[in-house]
Amino acid sequence: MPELPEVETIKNDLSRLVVGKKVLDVTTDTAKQVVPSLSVVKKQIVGASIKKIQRRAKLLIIHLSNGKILVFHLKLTGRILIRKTNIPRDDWQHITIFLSGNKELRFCDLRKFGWMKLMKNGKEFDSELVGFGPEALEVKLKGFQQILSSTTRAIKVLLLDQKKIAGIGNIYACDALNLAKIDPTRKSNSLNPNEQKKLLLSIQKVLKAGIKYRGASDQFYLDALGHKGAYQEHFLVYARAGEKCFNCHGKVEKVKLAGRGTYYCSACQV
DNA sequence: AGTCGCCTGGTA
DNA sequence: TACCAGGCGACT
Repeated sequence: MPELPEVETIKNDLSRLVVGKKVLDVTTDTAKQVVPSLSVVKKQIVGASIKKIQRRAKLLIIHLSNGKILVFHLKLTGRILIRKTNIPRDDWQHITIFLSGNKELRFCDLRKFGWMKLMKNGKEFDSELVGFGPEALEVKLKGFQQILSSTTRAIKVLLLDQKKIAGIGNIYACDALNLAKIDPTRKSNSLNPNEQKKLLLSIQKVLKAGIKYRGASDQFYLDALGHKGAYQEHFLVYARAGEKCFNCHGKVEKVKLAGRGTYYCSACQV
């Protein structure tokens, strides 16, 4: 569920809420979501304090004072909530990290696809991140053009490939392609320089809008305090099948592309 | 490139 | 009842 803007919002929230807090205990009721295991994680992080929060791609990363690093992937339905200990359990709460100051970091996940991994040291951490492409908000035009011309895959499929470019998910891929007026099924290497540039600008524009509105909560996403984001009120095409395209007078259509729901306007996206 | 699996829920 | 869901890795 959470893509770059949602994880970025949580990262910013956590930086405010839990940096400096000490880890007191860790529990889970879904052992498989904790890697390598609850007992190892507990042994390695209890007593350490939270030093810094980071995001890379769609990963949320917590650096601890003893050099250990916790990496979270929220997949489709993960949430990270910071609650006072006296607040009743949250829905689908599966991992709890008890913190000093009577706070808890709660990892909640309806579909249980998400995970939390402990990295013993910087080396292990680096190897976890090595496969990702450049950050979508940081990649330069030249690098982006190289990524595009490296393949004949459909452009939308490429944008979702974290190994090529990191942070974009289905919502922002659909909206960016609409803003750039590019057909999602176009071959990546068929874009001309003008289209390449327009696409990169559009990607960065919709991601920044996502961050500005604190993420898209049309389905499941909540920020670290349990509040909804508002980007769903600003979707360009995502989840708007049958409605009017904002670029032109066309109608937003929904098709399947590489198994994923894809929203676009066939009138102006060419 | 396409399909399946991991899981659970909401909606047609 | 069937299908859909913002991710992603393994498999063919």
